[in-house]
Amino acid sequence: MNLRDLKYIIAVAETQHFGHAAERCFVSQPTLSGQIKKLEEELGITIFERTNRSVEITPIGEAILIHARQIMERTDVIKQLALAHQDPLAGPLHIGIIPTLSPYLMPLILAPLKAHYPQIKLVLSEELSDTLLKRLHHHEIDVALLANKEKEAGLESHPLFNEPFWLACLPDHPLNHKKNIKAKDLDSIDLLLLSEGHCLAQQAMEVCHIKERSEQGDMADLRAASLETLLQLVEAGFGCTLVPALAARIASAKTNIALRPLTFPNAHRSVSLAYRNTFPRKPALEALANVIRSQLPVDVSVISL
Amino acid sequence: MNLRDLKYIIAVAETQHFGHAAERCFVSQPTLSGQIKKLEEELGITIFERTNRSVEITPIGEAILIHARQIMERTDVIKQLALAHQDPLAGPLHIGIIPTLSPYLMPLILAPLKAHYPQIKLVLSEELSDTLLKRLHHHEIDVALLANKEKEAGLESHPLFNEPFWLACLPDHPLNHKKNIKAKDLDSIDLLLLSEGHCLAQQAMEVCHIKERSEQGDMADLRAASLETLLQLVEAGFGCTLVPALAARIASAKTNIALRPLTFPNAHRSVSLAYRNTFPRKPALEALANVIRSQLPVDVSVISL
DNA sequence: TAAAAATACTCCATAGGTATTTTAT
DNA sequence: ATAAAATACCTATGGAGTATTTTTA
Repeated sequence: MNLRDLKYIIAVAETQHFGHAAERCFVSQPTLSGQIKKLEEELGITIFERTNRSVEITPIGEAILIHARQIMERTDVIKQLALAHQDPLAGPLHIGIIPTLSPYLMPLILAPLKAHYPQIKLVLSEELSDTLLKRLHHHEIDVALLANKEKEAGLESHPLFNEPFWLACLPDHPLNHKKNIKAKDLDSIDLLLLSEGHCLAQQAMEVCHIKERSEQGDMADLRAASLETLLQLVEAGFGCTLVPALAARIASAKTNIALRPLTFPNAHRSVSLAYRNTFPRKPALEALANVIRSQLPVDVSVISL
Repeated sequence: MNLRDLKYIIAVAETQHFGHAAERCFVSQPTLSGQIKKLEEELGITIFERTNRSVEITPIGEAILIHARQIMERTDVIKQLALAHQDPLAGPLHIGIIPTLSPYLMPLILAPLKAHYPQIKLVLSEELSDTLLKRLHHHEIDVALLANKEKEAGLESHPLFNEPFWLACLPDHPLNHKKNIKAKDLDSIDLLLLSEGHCLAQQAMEVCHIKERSEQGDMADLRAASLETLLQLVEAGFGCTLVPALAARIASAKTNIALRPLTFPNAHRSVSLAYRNTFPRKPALEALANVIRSQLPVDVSVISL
């Protein structure tokens, strides 16, 4: 049996004429006759009772026809589904994004993305880098927005921009009065960190040349679960911290703490899109990347490829 | 697209492994890979996202898979239907039978038919010969039990038996006292007939050498709609009539009229099975014919082929 | 006699095979 | 290094064609 055969019997049933059915199927009459005969032999039944003046479907043929029609309808559904998904922007794009980026980047890009690609549907997840990478591998998300991630087996990544760090401290902190904050100034300051798992914690330690915070004892247990909490701790006088530029833009307006840009080399993290190298809808990622690049504020440097 | 292709994608989706899927489908891995690739190209989408360590179905692939499974289920249904109907006795046999035969023949054969072929289902129609022939041509019935029918275009017929006629008259009728009723004795008797359309009416006229009853006037309008009515008319003294043997057997026990067998040549009608020569379930007709022949009483002569 | 299905045959597209390569872990 | 999918290339089945025959109304 065969989809072609089913198309043939439907055509014969509807035209009651092998020649006309063959025409409708764009094949010759002997071809169609031969296939139907073969199908009847394969099934061991007679589907059409025919003379050279009449073609009539048998009761068992009628029963089969019902299913044949259903089958052909479903093949059409498959073709329609496929057609609708030939556009890589069709179907929801599952995006994972780290918590230190999501609340500050997503508001910038959602509206322009909608404007440029009205048909795109997003499903967002906000999770730690490791979780996002696992979910990428498990096909639970299609793309992850991560910071400072090395290339990983099975994944490709696409650099988006460098996001400078800003120092967040109390307004009366000595560093707030320095004209130019240098790399050395940050060595062994009282740095407050996000909790384990946030890549920003590791990145801040690296910029401040701190090796293993947990081994130092006392402060090791004071870790904030979010950037918002971290800034509250700074405001309460527990120490300083580093804040990525996109978050700093928002925080500067909402808090009473001083925020100073760090301009020396390596005082930034690089944000990239990561995705499985087998992911079939790369044009959708390209679209996403372009919108992100176009919406960045001036103090965040786009990485050109 | 192709039923084979759908089988392949179902196998890959279930095994998550091209090699195992190929094995399950009894083809080589390159064959299966090639077909799936072709299908993906034809549909313009990616069904499986694959590395050499993992195979994962895409969301659109998942959507297609649902329909593919439904399609494969329906092809199984078609095969099952066909298998169940490979027995020619499967499915109802639609039998048409003339009214002068039905009430007397059917009781003889129904039980034995059920005994020999328990699976057979019958659908009976009792109608005049012309109607039965039309319904045969229209595929509304599969076989007709008729009397004295010539071969007709598109139909085959299968002689079953010769059914002698009996003379039905009042007990005091002169012919009831004759030892041997001869052909000539029936010339111009007061013959009562069934209504127009009953083949028995024509047959009786022929046996009695009556050409065109309707031209004779007076008696022409007195026609009975059934054999039962006809016998009532005889009993009421309106005339004689000819009764076929199977009916005579029953009538002789139920009425007060004399019934005398006619033994001279041509004093019988021949009953046959008629069916479209394209009818595909001839073995079922053979079975029916055999049961009928085996159940006939001794005074009805089976026609051997 | 004419119309239609069946048959006979030839051809070629493609599903399928084996051997090998590529790729990613 | 290994496992698995992809590629290359060959083979052969079977679907499609044309020409013709058979059938039957």
